[in-house]
Amino acid sequence: MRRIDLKKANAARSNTIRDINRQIVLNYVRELGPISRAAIARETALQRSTISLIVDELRVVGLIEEVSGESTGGRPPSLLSLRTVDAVAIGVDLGTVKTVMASSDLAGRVLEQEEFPTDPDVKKTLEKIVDCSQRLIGKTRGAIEGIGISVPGVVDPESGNLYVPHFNWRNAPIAETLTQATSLPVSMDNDANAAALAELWFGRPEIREVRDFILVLVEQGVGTGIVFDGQVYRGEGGTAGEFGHMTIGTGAPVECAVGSRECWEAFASERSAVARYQKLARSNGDDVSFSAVMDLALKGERNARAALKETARYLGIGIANLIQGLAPEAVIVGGPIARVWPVIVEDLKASVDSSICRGFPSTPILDSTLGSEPTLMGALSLVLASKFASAPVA
Amino acid sequence: MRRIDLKKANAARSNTIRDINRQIVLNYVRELGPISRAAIARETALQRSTISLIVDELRVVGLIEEVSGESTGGRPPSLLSLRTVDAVAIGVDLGTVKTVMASSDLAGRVLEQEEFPTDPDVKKTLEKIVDCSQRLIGKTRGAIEGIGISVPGVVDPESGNLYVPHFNWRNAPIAETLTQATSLPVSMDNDANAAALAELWFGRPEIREVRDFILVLVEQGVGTGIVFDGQVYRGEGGTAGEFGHMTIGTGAPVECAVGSRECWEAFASERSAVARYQKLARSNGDDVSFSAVMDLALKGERNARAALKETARYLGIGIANLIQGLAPEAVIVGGPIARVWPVIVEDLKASVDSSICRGFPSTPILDSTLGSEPTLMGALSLVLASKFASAPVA
DNA sequence: ACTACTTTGTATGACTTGTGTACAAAAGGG
DNA sequence: CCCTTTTGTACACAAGTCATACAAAGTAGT
Repeated sequence: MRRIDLKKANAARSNTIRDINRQIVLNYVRELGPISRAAIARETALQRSTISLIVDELRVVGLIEEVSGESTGGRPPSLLSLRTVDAVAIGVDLGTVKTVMASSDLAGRVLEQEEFPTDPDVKKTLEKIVDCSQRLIGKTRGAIEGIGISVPGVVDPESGNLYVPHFNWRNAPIAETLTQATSLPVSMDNDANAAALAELWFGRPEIREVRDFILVLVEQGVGTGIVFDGQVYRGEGGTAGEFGHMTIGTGAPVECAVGSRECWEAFASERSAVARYQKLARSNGDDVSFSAVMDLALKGERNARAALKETARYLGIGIANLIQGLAPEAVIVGGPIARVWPVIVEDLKASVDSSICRGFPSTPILDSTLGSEPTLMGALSLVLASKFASAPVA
Repeated sequence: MRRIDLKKANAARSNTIRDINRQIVLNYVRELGPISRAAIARETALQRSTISLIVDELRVVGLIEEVSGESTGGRPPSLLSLRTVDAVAIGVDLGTVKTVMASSDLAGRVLEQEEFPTDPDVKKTLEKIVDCSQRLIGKTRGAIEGIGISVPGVVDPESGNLYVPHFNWRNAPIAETLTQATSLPVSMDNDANAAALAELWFGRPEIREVRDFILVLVEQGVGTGIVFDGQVYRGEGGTAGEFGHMTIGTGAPVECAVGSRECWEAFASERSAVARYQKLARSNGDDVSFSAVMDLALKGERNARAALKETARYLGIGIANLIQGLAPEAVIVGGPIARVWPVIVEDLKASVDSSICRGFPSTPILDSTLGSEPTLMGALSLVLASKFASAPVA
């Protein structure tokens, strides 16, 4: 029951049919590969001859390759899989503390990785990114086809407008400069959206089946990436997912990025957990990093555990609101906090259950399936997903 | 960047191309008609000959018809428009107080309308619906092709499971019975979702351009219909849009359907407004209807106006949360309350502005474009939209 | 009234793509 | 060594759009 957007709709031509089927075949290879032509034909109900023609096209452009397979009683199949000998993408995970960059192959496997502290001066950080990009391009075999950047701020995908509250960067020409320096296409998005994209395309199989989910990214702030119908929802001006500014109470331990003590992120971000720990441990003087608090908690230190558990409780209140309103098939919690998942999971789930108004179907709440750095994978996904995404039709 | 759903994906055949283009042409006629074949060819960049072939198909199945047009300097065009001489759909707006039923043509124009009080006993209400359906089928010219039902509760579009909290109806076989009695396909959905569908397909032109919006339906409770990418989002089990149970404060004037005094709908529903009025007017004894409160307010009665304005303030708090999290292009407020829109609009907008955390783009907040009964139009839309919706591809 | 021009709608062969059938290739099993 | 099974390819046919030509039906100028 989707309404056709007449302004953007493209009528189907003879080659549209091949465009559609090429993407379908490519995705079968990506998700079920190594797989034979005959198996794809059975799954898609296309003829084997048709699959052969499409496979030839995909091999010519270097997206897939053949390996030999074992016979199952007849002629042995030649199995198809993604061609992963070359690097094709560079990802830039621009964080508030450090910036991580990596190159990856088509399947999203990281080949080379570097990192450096993020400089509050945009120009200096941008210089480092350009340098590192060129190093990565030189170091890796294969032609890089694009650069993806994940940033902790708001990005308008249409206009390219950018706002990073933590450094107060506004409309810095990051993408433009990088494009000029490398002559590669650059795409940039909010870190939570990018992480959601990564979970959608490269997450654990149990998540990849899910087409409607919410990723809650806990870092300096709290961001959400909303996936609806297998698509990241960006909203007007790319500002969707700012549920971090949802009011959920009063008297938070820290202020949110805008100075409120009522927002969800003022209750549930890394900064709030650190503040809780400092209050409990009375270590008000010295700066403690969130990473250090997690280390302490994993060693069993009581105050650190209590601070994390309390933070989890507030995470749960916000998650409950999202579950009630959006009924996702799953909620994923990502970011560094995923490292202490066993410490917080019980309190978090209990908080969600008690905050939900009535017997809503219980929604699975999982830790990120991409380790503690889903945003780097997100940056890479910005490039990789575009090669596999379905062509927009009608 | 949509991820292909391999389980549901259908590979494209030769006729897929025609299927796509047929829907595009039909929607041009629907939205821009009366329009000539040549004009559609210019818009779609398809050849005039191709459009002619498609138009022939659409005329044979009775979806469009020809009228003569004026020359603009050359051969006069034969204009195409939707065929609206026949009734094609029946809509059932099952409300907590009354049930309104109507038949409509392809363009959504109501032809015949009836209404009766809703009986708390499902069976009796169902009998009335069956009777009325048969009357409407007999009364109207043309073959009815389906029946749409809008209900104030949760409907799972997959399993058909139903729950109407106001009458405590659970899994009543409404759709099945009606299908058997009329041998017509029956589709049912939540009232807010149906109303959102109606705004999407049959709303004012300024809303029809919008592909991401939220409809807030204020009635006995508060429901939301969420439209993403020109599609109503239903969520897992059809339970999305229950933002009415979002916690926004404490000490609401009434309890929500589940007994909480913290939910949005306990602050912003019709019942809450009536309770506020009764408290202000100290008329605790007699039952006052929301309709009566609105009448008083329109006459200028002070307590009624104050009760509605206070309700609008809480409506605004919830709407602000939705705007921050989902960044819709517009928010539409629908339901009977649209009748007093001039009374409440200022307080509502002021409340939204003050609740929003920072300089988010200001989102238009509009009253329903479908009068005071958007849910009847929603029920009809359940049938009509399926005829115009784009065929799911890839 | 006649001609030139414009615009609309239709007819026809060429091109792309998937289908269905036939066939070759390459293994296992008795 | 022959039969069966499975895989991959080749070729005539059907469906659909494109490009072009052409017919139809007006307006505008002389």
